[in-house]
Formats: sequence, structure tokens, C-alpha cells
Amino acid sequence: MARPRAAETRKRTRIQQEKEDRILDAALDVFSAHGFRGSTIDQIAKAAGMSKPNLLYYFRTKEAIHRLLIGRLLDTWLDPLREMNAGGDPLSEICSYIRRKLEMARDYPREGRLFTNEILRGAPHIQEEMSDLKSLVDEKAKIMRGWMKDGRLARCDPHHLIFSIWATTQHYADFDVQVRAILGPARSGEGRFEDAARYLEKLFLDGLKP
Amino acid sequence: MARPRAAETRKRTRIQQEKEDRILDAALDVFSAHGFRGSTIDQIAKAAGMSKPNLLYYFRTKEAIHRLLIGRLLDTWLDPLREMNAGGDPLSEICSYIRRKLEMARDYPREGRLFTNEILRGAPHIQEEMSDLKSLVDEKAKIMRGWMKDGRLARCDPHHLIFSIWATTQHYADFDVQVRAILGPARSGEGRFEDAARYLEKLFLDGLKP
DNA sequence: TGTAATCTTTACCAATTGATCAAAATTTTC
DNA sequence: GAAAATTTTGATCAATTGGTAAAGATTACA
Repeated sequence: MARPRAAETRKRTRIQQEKEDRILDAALDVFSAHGFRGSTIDQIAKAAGMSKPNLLYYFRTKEAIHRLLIGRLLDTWLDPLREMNAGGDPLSEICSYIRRKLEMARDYPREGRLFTNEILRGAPHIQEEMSDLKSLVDEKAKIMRGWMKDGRLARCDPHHLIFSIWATTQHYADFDVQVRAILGPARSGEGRFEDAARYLEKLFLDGLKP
Repeated sequence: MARPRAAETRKRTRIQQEKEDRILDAALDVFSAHGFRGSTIDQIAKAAGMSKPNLLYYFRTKEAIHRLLIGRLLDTWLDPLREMNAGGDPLSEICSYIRRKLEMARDYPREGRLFTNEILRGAPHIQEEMSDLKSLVDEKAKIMRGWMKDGRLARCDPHHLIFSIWATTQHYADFDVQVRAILGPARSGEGRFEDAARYLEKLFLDGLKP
């Protein structure tokens, strides 16, 4: 190889491990705040505490960083939905799904915004993942329809039910500044997530009771 | 004025009227799809069917276009909430609010995405409007609390109730590609908004019944 | 119809930005 | 401790992009 780059050679060194992690964390900060095109390599490099050429030694292109982040994200983003199983009690399955999604919005807001950014742009980098997503959602929708048939869940469109859970929970990551502006400083502590959880649980429980 | 620019002189001509409208429409297309920094003047000019310098004859800067769009947007975006009045029946007031917001997501998805873009970036251009927003929401929250006290609406946190309506309706504009991908081509017609309306109405009605 | 105002185009500039290269500095390995 | 491998830096490039200048084309109006 003419000009060796990190990770193109034998195995990852200690420095590679460290620096790559720092870069990805910095990039998550910057991408989630400014979007892909709104972010510059310089910004990311600065946030990671290194020079631009140095960063480019670890990742060939800006897109390579973005791709890796998006890929990682999708891997874990759907875990809560996967965990919903037909065997459990419908309403408590849905409640814990809501709780888990809300926890993700609280604990990983950057990832959430990165995802929303990508979707807002028309999901250009995750076309195939979209069809995997459809399969998963269809599968879970089928389970829900089973619950409805058994009279254990209110009859409704399961796809839109899932959308509404995504929307209400993701809102607390994507619209964070708006939520804080409206709740005011006094209620903008971490407690707002507990208030949200309480409210959403009530809404969906009573709204979906058979 | 050394180099006169459109609208800096006496009154708007026919051509100014036409071209400015075309530019704003094109800019809404481009900004809502790519975000502010992701959009170029060239792109907007091309979409508006004119050259870049020609466009810049009508708007001094890219930011001027964006500012105008954002300003216009906020003017109308909150109208549905303003219309919610204490005199009506609580549940039907909330239902028509949901319906109106859903109609906006259907009829003005570009505006919706423009707004989400702005909030995602931390709302840098609409700081003051945010406090106006807070006043409006607080006022409506007060009305809702009155309804709850009278036993005409289920007790819950009215701020989070409003958030949940925003989130579930806006979702159909912002996450449109995802919604379409999951519903599949057969159910991605305009009918999806009616399905959504039916579902949301049921959810909120049963979820908020006293 | 002629003239003043408005509009459009061509050519251009300076700053930013993604990316490269080769050499210097550092770390790892034997 | 020296050689080899890896990491860092500084200089630089080409493309993109926001914006300007000035001359030419068109339109409105008396």
C-alpha cells in the first residue's frame, strides 16, 4: 500500500483504538448537531482534539465516519422493538416498549437526532435497512393483530400504533430545545422524562385497553 | 443606492412578485430537503429556473431567503393551537386540533420539515419566537387543567399532552420516507392520512376520556 | 417612440472545505 | 538501542460556494 492508513494494516494498535473512538464520539456530536453537510472535518477534528490530516489518517473520508455511525446506530436502534414478544401481556409489553424507547431518547439523544437527520434527508444511506425495518415492523404488527383478535388489545391499526410510539418518544430527543423552552428551566431537569413516561403510559394504557 | 436591488426601490413590480414567489417556493423545496447548510444558492436558483446572480438580485443572501421562510412558517404554524378555545367540548376540541395538525402535515410537509430542521439545529434563528410559543402553550395548558378540574378531561400533564399531539402528527411529515417504506406501496397513498387520523382519534379519545 | 428604470447575464473573486503528499516525529518491536 | 512501523504535521490542491461588479437586455412609462 502506497500510503498506509490506520486499520488497513495488520491489527488495530492501542493508539488506533483510542483515536478512532475519540473521532467517532466527536463526529456524533457534530453530525447530530449540524447534519452531514453542515459538519466539516475541521469541526470534528477540533472536537476530537486533533488536526484534520491526522483525522483523515484514521478515516479516509467524512462519509466513512458518517457511514460507520449510521451503521452502528441501526444495529441497536431497533433492539427495543425486537424484544417485544407475543408471549407477554399485550399492555405491559407495549408499556415496556415505550419505556425503553424513552430511555433511549434520554440516554442517546445524539444518536436519535442523527437518525432523524438521515430520515429527514430521505434516508439516502439506509435504503436496504429500510426493507429490513419493514419486515420487523410487519412481524410485530402481526403479533399485535393476534392480541386484538384475542380481545387483549383494543382494535386499531398496529402500524400507526408503532408510529405513534416512535413519534412520542423520539420527540424528546429531536425537539429537546423546544421541550425545554416550553417546560421552562424549573421543569427541564431530568425529571421531565419521568413526567413524560407517566403521561405516555397513561395515554397508551387507556387508549389501547380492549 | 449604488446597485439597486429588487424591493429596495419604490414598489414591487409584476416581475418581482412572480420571481420572488418562485424563489421562495424553490427554496422551500431545497431547504426542507437538505437543510440550510446542505442547500446551495445554485440549487435553489436552478429549481426556480434562473441563474444564481439573478436570484441574488431578489434576495441579498441565502440567509435572507431562509429567514423569510422561517418567519412566514411560524406565523401560521401555531394557528391550530390558537383556535383551541375553552368554551368548546374538551374532547372534540382536542380531536379537531389533532385533525388540523394532521392536515398540515399532509398539505404542508415541506414547511413541517423546515421547522424540524430548525429545531434539530437548536432553533438558532427563532430564539424569541420560542418564548412566545411558551406563553401560548402555557395558556392552553391552563385551559386544559380547567377541563380536568371539571372532570371533563382525564387528569394528565397538559404540556406533555400537547407534545404528544405535535409528535404524532408531525411524524407523518418528517418521517414520511420511513412511513412509506413500512406501509409499503399499496398503503402509501393519501389514504394513510385517513388511517392515521382514525387511529390517533381513537387513541387520544380513549386515552383522555375522563 | 424614446428614455429611464428594472432585470439578466457573463465573468469573476475570496473563503471554505474535502482531501493528498511527503517529510518529520513518535512508538513499537526485536 | 537500532530498525521498522506507525502516527503527526505543515504545506498544498482542486472544487465548491456565497457573493460581487459591470455591462447588456428588457420592460414600463411619458
